[in-house]
Parts: sequence; C-alpha cells; structure tokens
Amino acid sequence: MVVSLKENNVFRRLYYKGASAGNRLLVIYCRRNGLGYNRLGLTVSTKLGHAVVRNRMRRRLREIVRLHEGRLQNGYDVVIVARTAAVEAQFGALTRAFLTAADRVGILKP
RNA sequence: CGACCGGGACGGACAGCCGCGUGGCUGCGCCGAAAGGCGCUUUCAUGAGGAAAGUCCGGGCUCCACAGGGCAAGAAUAACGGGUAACGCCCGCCGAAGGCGACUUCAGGAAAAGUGCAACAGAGAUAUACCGCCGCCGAUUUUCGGCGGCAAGGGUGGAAAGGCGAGGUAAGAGCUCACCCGCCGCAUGGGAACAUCGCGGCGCUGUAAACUCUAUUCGGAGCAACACCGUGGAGGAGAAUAAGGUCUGCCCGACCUCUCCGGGGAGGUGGCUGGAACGCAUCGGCAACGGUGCGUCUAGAUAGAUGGCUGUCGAUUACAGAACCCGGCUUACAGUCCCGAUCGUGAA
RNA sequence: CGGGGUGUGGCGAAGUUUGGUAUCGCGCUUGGUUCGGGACCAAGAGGCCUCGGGUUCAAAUCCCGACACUCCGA
Repeated sequence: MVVSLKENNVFRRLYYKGASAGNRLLVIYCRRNGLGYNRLGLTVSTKLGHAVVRNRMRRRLREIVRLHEGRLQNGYDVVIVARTAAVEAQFGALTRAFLTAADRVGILKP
C-alpha cells in the first residue's frame, strides 16, 4: 500500500533527518514512519524543465515504484528527488538507479 | 516545371497486456431508526492544445463601494463605414510607403490655440548675408575701400522659406505669367473618410512614441474571489455552589468538566463546467458576421489524473500540459495535405 | 492570480527624468621609479549599452514585443 506524501514539513524532516543515498540520476531519502504502510513523495524541481518534462518525470518515477512495490519493506516514508541527468535517461537506467539507491538505503526486502 | 503570394486543415495511426483520474452499473463490508453516506470490487464509457504558454487587452461570474447627474484628476484608444456581449480585436474601404505582380506594412486626429526642443556643422535654424552679383562715390585704377540694392549661384546641414520655364531688371526676386505641388473655402461625385486637368484665395520648417488640445471609453478587486460546514483551543452568558480533577498535603482562590451564544484559523464541501458551445445544411451580406432547421454532449484534477512493455506502418517525432469560463492579441513550432491567385520558361 | 525592479568594458556601478560627447572605481597592457617586488607616477587598450522592431535628422535614453534574473502581495 502506497500513499502520497503532501505536507511540506514531512519533506523537510526527511531532508534533515532521513537516511539518504544517491547517484547521478536520483536521490532517495527515507525514514521509518511507524504506520505499517509506505508513503511516497516525489520532488521534481523547475530546474529540470517545463511542465511537460516534469510531468513525464513524475509519471516514470511513479511507474518504477509501482512495478517494484513488492520488493520494498513496509512502514517507511520515502522521498525520491530527480536530478537533471534523469530527464535524458532511459527507463531501464532509471530503474537500475532506483534499485541500487534503495538497496544502499536499506528499504529493499532481504 | 520553377519561384513567389494569400487562405484553410492536420500535427503520429492501429492492436495486445499491466497501471491512473472521473462518471454509470453489479456485488460485498461498515455506519445509520430511515433517507442515505463511506470503503472495496466487477464491467462499461470517457479523459489536454493549436497554441492548453506569455498574462497584453475585452467580457461573464462573485464580493466590496456608490446607488441621480456633472466637473476635475489619472489611464487607454485615434482616418472612415460596418461586425460583435465587448474590445486596443475582425472585415471592408480611403490615404501613404514598398513590390514587375499576386499582395504586404502603417500609434494614420490636431503643428494656422499655446509652450518647449532642434547638438555639431554653417554667414544664418524661423531668422540671415560669409563668399558672391549689381549700382554710385573715392583712391595709389588688371585692384582696393566706403555707402546702398539683391537673394539667383557656392558651401554647411535631416531641414535654408514652394518647383521649373519664360517675361522683367542695374542686378535680382511669385515681382508678373503658363504648367505642376501643397493648404483653405465653394461646387460636383460618394453612405463617409476622400477624390476631381472644376472655380476662387493663399505659399505656412520639423517634432505631439515632448508637454498639450480635441473626440470616445473606463468604480475597485479577483475562484487563494465568494458561500456553507467547522474537532480542539480562546471569549461571553447561564446552570450549579452538588460531585470529580489540576495547581497543592489542607483552607481560600483560579481553571476545566455541563448548556447556550459567537466570530471563524487548520481542514472539508460547493463554486466546477451546457456554453455569446460545436458540426452539417440553407438563406441574407463583397466580407467580418447574422438568421433558420437538424444533430451532438465533448476533461474537471486538488502535491494535481495519459505511464511502462511488445508488434506493424510511418519516421527518428517539433513547440509544448487544462486548474473558474469565454472572445481576441502576442510569442514558440519537425513535418504533411488541400484550395485560390501572380510572375517566368517550355509545349500544344 | 495580481503587481514591481534590474540587464552598460573582465567585475561593481553612474549616465535614462530633460534624446546628440558613453563616465568612474577595481582589474589588464606598456613605460618610469627600485638591487628586485609591492606601493606610487605617466600613457594606453578594451563597449553595436540583453535581443528584435518602430518613432526621430539622430536612441543606452522615447514606444512596442521577446528573453533572462530578481523582489513583493493574496
């Protein structure tokens, strides 16, 4: 079960206190929330491009999380920040970047 | 066939699997006395643009202000006629500029109501006389000086007092005349701007995207508007002076717990999509556009729905994402198709 | 959604109101001074004034459109 994150203070708490791991394409912040399900937030800033580019970035990130939902542990707040290089990246490269970062931050099931 | 001009349409298509928003239907669960509401689920329907963009104009809608009229201030617009709910938009037409042409572009009112500005150059910039031309006088007579007349020629400048020819003169000059140009008035044509090898008068620098004048228009703010519901906490009134809790072990005191009022922050619901709508036919109009008939319903999200994989065609895919809704303007754009017109070349 | 500001040599600014000559400081180059360097003195280079149009005889300046950066209010 995945619910979207909305409040700005939750994002700020994750940036400040959450565990993070990143690479050239994206950065993942995560923290235990004690709710029994995961909450997902996406950060796609205006630096990446205009509205069409940003919308497409969000959709691809959401699709990656949906396809690998079964491999994630439950009970975490997760924020994915897209970096500039991700705009030109292929879907497969983006998937590999997500999985390696998620593994390093420790939210993949063993 | 080539070049160019104007107008219009499209802007990936089809199939399969998984996933998302909205609406309907089926079933299940929970809450409720019921009406009904909420969640999940089956299946069906539907789901971004020609600019959705920039936010440059005009309106609808909502709230606030004034509820009658005028003036001033400020802002916007500017030939003329029409279209429109309205516009700074569109169509037609006039004038000017550009193009061989189809056609394109123009903030295109008033400088004779007034004020300002026009650097440098140049003798002189709204007025003049440096060189020059001519006459008279004088002298040391191929020349120079003085007095007077002139504004044709030279030079400067973006601009030098209408242009050109003839007459005229000492030399000249709209001084006079013919033709042309411009402005004003009348006449004729046109619905009007305006036009005219018609008549008369006049000859005036440019700049109003300098101030200004004239005419017309304009109250302000915006869907985070606005309306409704509104946990807790804070405020006011009441009930009770009983019981309990906290400060504090006890007394006093204060606060909370009960009921009503109340403005309303967080949050939620409405506003939210059927409209100056779209398509086709027909009638009126040069056209913009309008009338009539028939048909269609076509996103409504709220951290914000369209993505991933595979196959075929086509190609390497442009610019680009609704956020209250319409009418325009401006800007960005790979490529494809259709219609009409012009110029050139060749053939019949 | 609404409103404002800025863009000028390599860097930071003035000049825009009232149109004609682009100026100042730091930096740069050359020369002098010093045994050498710094400081100081003298000379010099470097600008289509963000971009595209328009008005004007003439535009950094006035007008229109675009781009980039930035600030404010709900």
